[in-house]
Amino acid sequence: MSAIRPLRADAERNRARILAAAAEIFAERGLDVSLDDIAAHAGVGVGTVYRRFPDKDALIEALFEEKIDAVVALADEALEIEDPWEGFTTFMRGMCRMQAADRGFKDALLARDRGRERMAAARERIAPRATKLLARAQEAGVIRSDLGPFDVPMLNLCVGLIADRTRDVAPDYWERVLTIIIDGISAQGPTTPMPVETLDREAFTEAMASPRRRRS
Amino acid sequence: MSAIRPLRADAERNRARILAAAAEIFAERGLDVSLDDIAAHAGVGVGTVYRRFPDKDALIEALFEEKIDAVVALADEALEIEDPWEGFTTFMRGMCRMQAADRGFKDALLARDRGRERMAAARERIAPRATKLLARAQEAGVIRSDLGPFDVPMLNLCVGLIADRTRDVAPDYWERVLTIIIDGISAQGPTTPMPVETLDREAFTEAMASPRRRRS
DNA sequence: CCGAAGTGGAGGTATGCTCTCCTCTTCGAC
DNA sequence: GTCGAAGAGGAGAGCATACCTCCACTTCGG
Repeated sequence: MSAIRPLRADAERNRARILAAAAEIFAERGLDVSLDDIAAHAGVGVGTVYRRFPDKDALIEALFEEKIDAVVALADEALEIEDPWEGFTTFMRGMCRMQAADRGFKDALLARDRGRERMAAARERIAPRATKLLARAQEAGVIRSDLGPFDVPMLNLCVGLIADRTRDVAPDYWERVLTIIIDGISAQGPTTPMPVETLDREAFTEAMASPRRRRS
Repeated sequence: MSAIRPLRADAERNRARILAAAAEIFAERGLDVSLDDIAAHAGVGVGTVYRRFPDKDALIEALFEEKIDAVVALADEALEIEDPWEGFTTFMRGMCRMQAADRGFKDALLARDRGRERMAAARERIAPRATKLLARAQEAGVIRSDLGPFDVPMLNLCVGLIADRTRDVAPDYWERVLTIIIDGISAQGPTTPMPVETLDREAFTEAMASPRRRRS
């Protein structure tokens, strides 16, 4: 069944409106908004949304695949910058900017459940590039050598949180926090020795997934 | 009415068990746990909890007043340390440690609604001391001068988030992030100029309160 | 020994979500 | 134009998850 028979013109138009509304609302308010909200914003009924996308996750998937591509592209661009410090900070800054601009994107990277697969796929593409950016900068001696690859996304998380909290009142404020963090990972000044070990892969994965509600 | 007639022995015992259970569960899982959970953990029925505390907020209040006292005490101790750098970092580290050890405490500082009053009262006691700690360190030239008083709790927030996410898999991991942040606010090495202004009081207050769910 | 204090936990009430169902509307091929 | 199929809408079913109440029963202690 179902060769990809083209949609009727009105259906195609509505599909586009749904995607546009979803992109806007997800970006502004994260993935926790209801589909009713999105449908209302798109000017269609919920039924129409569910006719086009089997469930909420499919809608998210349709929107965020290309976001991941953008991250990969960002990493590749950063790798082409010759100066290792510039390369790394460009990547870091770009990641933070994306998360600050799109709260839904940030949520998608952290979600549990089906988001976990999405996340795993994304990480598989991003991690090698990020690791290379970090290693290059560390070999050049511009980033503290005790920083682990899994520390980087944790620092990203920090900036993302601040961006969420200040988005409405000071949309660029996150850049201050990022500035402090970047100065903190630089090897230019003196660095305080790390008091504890970094995360291993398993601990990191667990930490990135949203905390599961514990029963009892 | 109601001179504080002493409770019956069993009632007093249950009250203590409720407080103990609440302290433990709030610390571990934050304020979002249900009173049913706490009652079960205390080995009593929910009805018993509500007989002793008019509502959930009263229970929280009973537990966290003394926590605020502890923060104030921490700040006062830090102010007695002669070295301004030691003083400030002791305070900062202590705050982070408290938040890492007690998720409920962290939530209580951020909650909206009635928590807002609690927060306001807490901040009124803490802010002057924290500001003094920061100013002293900045005058001594050991902390970057472009750091504002409202930046400090934002950085605390970062560490609190990381502590939440890694509590189960690496309970001390937050110390790495704090180390980076402390190095980032130090004036020992070169500092990148801040790209944007800090928050004003109003923006800060709004940012600290949990984001309100927007309607429509 | 018995009245008052205390207890437990099922369930009332509220909220807010995802997704279904079915009637009515609109498109567009012929 | 016609008409069958595709699409649209949105009330509401179903589910989950809280807070808090109510009242028949139990326990304390004077």
